[in-house]
Amino acid sequence: MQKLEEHISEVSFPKGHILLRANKVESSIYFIKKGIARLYTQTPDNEITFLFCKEGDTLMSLKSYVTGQKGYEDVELLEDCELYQLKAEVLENLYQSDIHIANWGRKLAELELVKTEERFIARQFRTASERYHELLQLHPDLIQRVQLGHIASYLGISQVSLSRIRAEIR
Amino acid sequence: MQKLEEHISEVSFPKGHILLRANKVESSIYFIKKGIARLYTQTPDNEITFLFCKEGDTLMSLKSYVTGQKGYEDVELLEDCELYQLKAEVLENLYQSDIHIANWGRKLAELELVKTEERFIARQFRTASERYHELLQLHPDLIQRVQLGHIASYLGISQVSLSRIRAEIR
DNA sequence: AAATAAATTTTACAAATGTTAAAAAATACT
DNA sequence: AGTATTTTTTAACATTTGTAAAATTTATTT
Repeated sequence: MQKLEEHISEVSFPKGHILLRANKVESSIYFIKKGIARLYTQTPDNEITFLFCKEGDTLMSLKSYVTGQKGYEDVELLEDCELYQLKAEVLENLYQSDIHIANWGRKLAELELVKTEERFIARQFRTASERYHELLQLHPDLIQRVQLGHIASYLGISQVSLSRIRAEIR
Repeated sequence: MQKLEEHISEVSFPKGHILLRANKVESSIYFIKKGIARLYTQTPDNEITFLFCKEGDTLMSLKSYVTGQKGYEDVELLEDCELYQLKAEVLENLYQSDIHIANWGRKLAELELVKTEERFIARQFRTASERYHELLQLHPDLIQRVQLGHIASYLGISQVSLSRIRAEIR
């Protein structure tokens, strides 16, 4: 960890800033100290928000980081953000020279993988309503901090559907 | 690779064999030499197939492998299978002692992660029909080798819906 | 080959979700 | 405070997908 910290710098960006761009090879990964961001892909007729990252999360263009190819997502900061920045190139060198860091990076990827697979499965056998209520349980702050259009996209439903779901209870 | 091979053994199981069990800590990971398997989770009213693994793929209970906790999936072999087996415990030791293997394991997880995320996003902005035709393009053999009930589950739709989609073209 | 079982398709209807447009509410700006 | 802008909700209708049951096809067994 100490060895990693030597190569990490701290950066800040205002709300609305586009941190990462689709179709670009991104050269850094970030750890969020403060703030929240959304990752989304552009499609012909709209945009799909597929992930939110907040305090404690790792933020990167996954495909870019893993394959060195162009990523498919834009990243927009939804609040003023304070981030820890680590250059991908530096990290790659550390992986090759330090076995502890290599295993840290492995664990990082593995844990993300479990999270993503679990979310994928949940999508397959929960109704939209169940997914909304689960999100409400696990990340109640998200619904406060992020506008509902993005939440709806994240849940894979239209904003109208989300409104209906929210109206059910009251 | 050579160092890995020393610890790998070859095993065979017949069609229908349940290779991995949900709610069990699984002690091995497998690489498929020949055959095909489906990973699925049991739910109160049915089962959800969320992944197929075939020749060249890595097969494991992901959560078990990563966290050492109970997994959530059963794995059924859909054909007679020949597998390479590697004990998780042995692998873990190799990770700690050999930086090349640690980075190989990291790459393994990272590439799976990109695949899973891309599939997750595709699920979010493609219609069921598009997903079926994409599967047909990318893995035409799957539709031949796996019964359609499982394919439907994998695509996240009912078997009736899948039948409708297949009927459209003809 | 006939009988049985399993898998797939079809049908009819119900429920969920999407689309478009408008209204209402909340937020930001001057 | 008042106006403009953005976000959220509501309404009406169209489309998609699901469920259950029957019909058909395919595979398996005797």
